[in-house]
Amino acid sequence: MMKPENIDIKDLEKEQIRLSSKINLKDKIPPQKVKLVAGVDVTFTNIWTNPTTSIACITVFDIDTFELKDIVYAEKKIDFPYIPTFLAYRELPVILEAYKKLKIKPDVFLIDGQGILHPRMMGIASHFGVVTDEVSVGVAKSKLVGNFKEPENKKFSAKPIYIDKQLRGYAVRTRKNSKPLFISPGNNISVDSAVKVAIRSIKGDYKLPEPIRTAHNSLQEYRKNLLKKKYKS
DNA sequence: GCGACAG
DNA sequence: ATCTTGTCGC
Repeated sequence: MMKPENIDIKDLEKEQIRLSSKINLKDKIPPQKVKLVAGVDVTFTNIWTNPTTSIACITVFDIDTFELKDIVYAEKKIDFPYIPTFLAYRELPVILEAYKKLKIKPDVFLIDGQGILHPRMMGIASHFGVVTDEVSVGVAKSKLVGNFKEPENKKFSAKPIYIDKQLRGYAVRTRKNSKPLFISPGNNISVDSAVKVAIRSIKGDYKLPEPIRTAHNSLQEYRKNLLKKKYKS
């Protein structure tokens, strides 16, 4: 997809660098005290067109009982294409709309994408965390930047990922025979705690943390019903 | 110049 | 990120 001429990448890079100075990599809450964990995911009615309609879902789980405590959705027309390292400019607007609808305040937000495992430390999880000042963690299904050694093929094997000699996150195999997840802090949390919280949010033998898994599944249903409704009218 | 590149 | 069925490895 061509990037429109009216998007000034240099300006967006400057904004990312400015926002990155606000990232806090210290724990705002001890990982053992975390109880309410949110999962954030986004989909689109049509990924091949611009503009398109973005849809966000945020779930909130009690991580001790894996009970769903809250679930909210939001829809928003978006006119920004997917450009690697600028994902937040496409997906954050609709996420913030869903965020406003939450009735309870989660301790941590797990977001589908990178945190500081990003060239300018501003993956979508960090961007969300800085803008809202919430505790956030990036949970990505594939790599954006950084090199890592392949974790052994057993549940919860992990390898550190360094960028510029700095520990930025971990490649974590959350399931045997599954590709690792790329976990990094978004904001207001340390690298180690980010991994601890994400792992503690995994139910049974699923690959993804339950809040994200449920948000993703719920979005599939929501989108299907939305397209059905649009087709009728 | 070439390849890599979250969702 | 969407669409889709069977199939393979625990």
